[in-house]
Amino acid sequence: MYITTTIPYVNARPHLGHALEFVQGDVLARHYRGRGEPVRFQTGTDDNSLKNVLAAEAEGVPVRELVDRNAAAFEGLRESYDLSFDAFIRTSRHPGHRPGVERIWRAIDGDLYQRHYEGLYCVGCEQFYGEGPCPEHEAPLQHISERNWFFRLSRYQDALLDLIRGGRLRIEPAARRNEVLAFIEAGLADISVSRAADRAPGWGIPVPGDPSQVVYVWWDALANYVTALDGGDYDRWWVAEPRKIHLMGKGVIRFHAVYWPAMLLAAGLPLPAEIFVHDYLTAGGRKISKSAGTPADAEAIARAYGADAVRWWLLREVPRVGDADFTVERLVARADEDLANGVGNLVNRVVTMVHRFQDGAVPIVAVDGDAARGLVDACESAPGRVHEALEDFDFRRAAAAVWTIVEEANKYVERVQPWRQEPGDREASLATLVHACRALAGQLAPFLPTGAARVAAAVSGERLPRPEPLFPRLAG
RNA sequence: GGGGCGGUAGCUCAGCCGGUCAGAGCAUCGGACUCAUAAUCCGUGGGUCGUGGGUUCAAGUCCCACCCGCCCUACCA
Repeated sequence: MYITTTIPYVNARPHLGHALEFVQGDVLARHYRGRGEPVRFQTGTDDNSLKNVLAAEAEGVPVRELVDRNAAAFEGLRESYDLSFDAFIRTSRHPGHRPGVERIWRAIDGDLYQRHYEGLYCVGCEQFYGEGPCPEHEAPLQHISERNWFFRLSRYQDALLDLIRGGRLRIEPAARRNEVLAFIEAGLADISVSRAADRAPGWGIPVPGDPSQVVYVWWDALANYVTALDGGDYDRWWVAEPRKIHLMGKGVIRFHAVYWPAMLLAAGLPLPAEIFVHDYLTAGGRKISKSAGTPADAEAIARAYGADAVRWWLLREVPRVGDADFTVERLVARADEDLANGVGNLVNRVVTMVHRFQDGAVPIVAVDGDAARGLVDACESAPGRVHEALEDFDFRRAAAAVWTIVEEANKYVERVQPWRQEPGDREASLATLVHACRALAGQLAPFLPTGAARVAAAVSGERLPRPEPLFPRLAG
């Protein structure tokens, strides 16, 4: 399974919205690895965007410097969010990227032609609009008149429709799929795939054979999914691998579900198999905007509340469809409720009882009496339910499935009340509970890598370590 | 302008092809328990399921119109 996130442009530091996509990809990667499936999880940065040039100018620093600094911040999320990506590609640094882009450009040569173009352009979006101001950046548009290279996107309309309708290219959620189909059915016009080089001196990838132009940044950035694969990796992950999954935000579906497949079709390359589109995060009811500063700095939030808490919020609280509003209050409430009072407290009470009644020795007898039915069922069915939910890219449902183990375990404790049981029965109850905690640790692993490891450590071995709080409360 | 998605208890939301679908969690209130991170467990609260029509024996659940929020897309006067 080849899982990719989009590669954000690096005109600013990463915000929580980026973290959402990375964490979703990470959960998928860890989940499938856990099932023994070969996985390549890849992310990176789009260094070649004109927006990076503008940001550098605004800040008065060299583009290289700004790009390197911000790209490092993105890569740093690996630590602060416990991400397990196998590759981090930077379009301006990866040796294979530029040659790869040039190769693809030449491969689609037959579908390229030059044309004079005039229109209103938003540098922020790197896109033309009918009139201003730009809806995304609320900035005035520039009148651009230049000669560009165009791609015969119009030729691929039917092929794209077949691809998506036939399910060879799966787009989730279905609403997004319909959106894409509607867009294509409305008719595809050829698109400009190059920009005048002098607008970004020295930045971007020159068009092969035409140094006056640089490759349109989207053409450049999309190629990363393929150019990041060096040597045998290309055959392994792009040719032989059936499950190639692109994760992205709703704002860039068109590029991934229309331009990118068409580009590959033209170049005669294999196509991606699945596209999952997430919606946006808002912060305190307001749009998170890089250009307006970083009101939701990803790293700062993780540092303040911990990767486990933030990951859990992103996975447990963000719906599959619809924007979600992030507030510190919600983060803290969810973490305390589920992690501290739920998982942490459960493990703590179980381990404490093992110490109090068994002197720390893990009982080996586990009897599945009727009282344990609900708990045993939860443990046994969790893997299947998690898998099913993740196949649907429904992270919230997957997290909820894991949660049922905690819920059932607590109910079980109340039902049997180990502290009142005869030693023999109690031993069986505690064995069942320790077993449940181990199952919980296993199921939690893709969601909370370090937290799950702490749970596992707390309930592993024949003699359990002294109990200590695994997930301290965040609120007072 | 075209297309799409939402509008369900105070809050966040589940409700697939119509008939125990009027629900869950949190919050509130009451109770239980003491193994545990002032935790946990049990019970409780009555919301015209955006508005108005329609189809049907039966509609949050289908159809039409409208209102509100949002998204994608396009701008012909």
